[in-house]
Amino acid sequence: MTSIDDAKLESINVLRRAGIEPYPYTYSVSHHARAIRDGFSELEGREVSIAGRAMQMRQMGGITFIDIQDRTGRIQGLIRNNELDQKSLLVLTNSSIGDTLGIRGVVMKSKRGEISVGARELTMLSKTLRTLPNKWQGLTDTEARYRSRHLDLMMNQEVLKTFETRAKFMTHVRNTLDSRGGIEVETPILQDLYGGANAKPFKTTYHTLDDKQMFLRISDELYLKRLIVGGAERVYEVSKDFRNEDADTIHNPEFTQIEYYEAFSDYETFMKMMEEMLSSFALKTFGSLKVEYQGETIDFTPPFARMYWVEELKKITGFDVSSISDDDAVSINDSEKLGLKHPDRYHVADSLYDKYLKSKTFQPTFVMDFPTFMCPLTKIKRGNPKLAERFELYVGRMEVANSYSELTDPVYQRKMFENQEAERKKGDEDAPPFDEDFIDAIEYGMPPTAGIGISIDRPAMIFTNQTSIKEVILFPPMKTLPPEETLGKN
RNA sequence: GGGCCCGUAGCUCAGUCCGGUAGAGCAUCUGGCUUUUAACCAGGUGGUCGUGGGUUCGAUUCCCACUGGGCCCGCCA
Repeated sequence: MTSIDDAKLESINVLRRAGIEPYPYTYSVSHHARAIRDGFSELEGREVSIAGRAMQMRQMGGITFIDIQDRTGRIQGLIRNNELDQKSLLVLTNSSIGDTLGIRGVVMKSKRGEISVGARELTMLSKTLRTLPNKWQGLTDTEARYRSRHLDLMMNQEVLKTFETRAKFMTHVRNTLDSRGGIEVETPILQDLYGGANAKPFKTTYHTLDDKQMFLRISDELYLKRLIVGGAERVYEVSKDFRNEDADTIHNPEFTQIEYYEAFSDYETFMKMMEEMLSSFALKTFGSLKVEYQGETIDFTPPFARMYWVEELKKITGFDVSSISDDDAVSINDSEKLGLKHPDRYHVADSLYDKYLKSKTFQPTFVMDFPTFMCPLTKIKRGNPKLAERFELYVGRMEVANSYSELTDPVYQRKMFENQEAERKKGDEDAPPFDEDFIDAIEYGMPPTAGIGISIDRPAMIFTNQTSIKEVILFPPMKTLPPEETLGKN
């Protein structure tokens, strides 16, 4: 039943009896695999030490070939028994695929031309007790990969690359904001009141404050704006947000976005910023402004398209969603067969966009200007009071950023919160509660400000050519397995 | 919430249609082999067939329920 191998346990005993610790403290690594491959001409004949996991072994009697994998790739160790000391020989006879080994030796080529490290010394760095997945199919079962990410990483090295690219994107966004003078801050994840978005929160309690009801944040917007009121001028936060909703290929209940607020700017500023940020990342990472995604090409060459979606929708459907009432919404829900549970104007407008326009946003597209009733935190559009100055940036038909000219009028803001509160009482569970503290803050006066939330997960999908958000989240949430089946763990 | 597909050895899979209590490769163990790279050759170990129930003389196989996963649709930013 157990997949722990008795023979491997016995190897540990054999090594310890000979005074060799199978779980030592350190090892001095001089080169990674890729460095030896890339620098072979200079390194040939020189002594190096490498360390990594033994992924394959080919034993031929007096000679053994071991493929050592470190985070840069694999390199072959070439081990001749008659060139090893006693300790190394004992390590060799007690090693198996999956062990972490250190090899000190000379850079050389084998007779077949494979760049190798000709071993002088072999060191056990960590004896595995488990059996690795087989060497040619590897680990492919999606569930097993997500539940055992350690195995996934060792068997599928491109997974590490995916997360490296994700990290590079995050760094790139940070660099962009730092270069604009943004201060990186941290605001509460555990909040008394949630807001800044429409979503169901996770509820929790804080024991030492009389079991106070608290919420995991759905957004950090209202906190960052308090900092703008305070005079910070430019602030951003890498924000893990939590929304108590179903997961699918582009939604995860916890997700990462970077929110940035910039005083004295409006949403036009951020359209330029996003064009520059995404195009420079594509260029830096792929050497091109054109990125392959799922067999199609996304062109990040600025300027990005602008879709004035309310107008577009009017052309297609005849409805001006910026002027409809909730009663209109009910009849549109029927005539357009939207099938909404709560067919108010907010959800109907949103749903019409999804139905008719979302498919046209494969190339980077700013979806411009939303009806005011969809934007409780946004200034009205200059020249059209039915609209708000807000854009959502779509790439690959996914929303990757959401930005607006922030509402700074405290009296109007209070009215918008009151409207939301009314929606809430009508049964819209996603409408956030009234936040008197926030109103109090902006009553002191908030400068003109542009705000933006930049998704990390979805751009990571695009830049790593993935179709599921779970592929860019190291440990996606999974249901708990019944006690008996723990996927290879018993 | 609806539809489709899937769960058999550590991993990747066959077997299920047409019921007779399981098979391959890799890994692992034993032996052989001093330039292999999916090394090779010979032999061995390893499975309450996702869980529970039903039908049956007999169920991995048929039926029902449950459970976990994937994809699509719906809902949700």
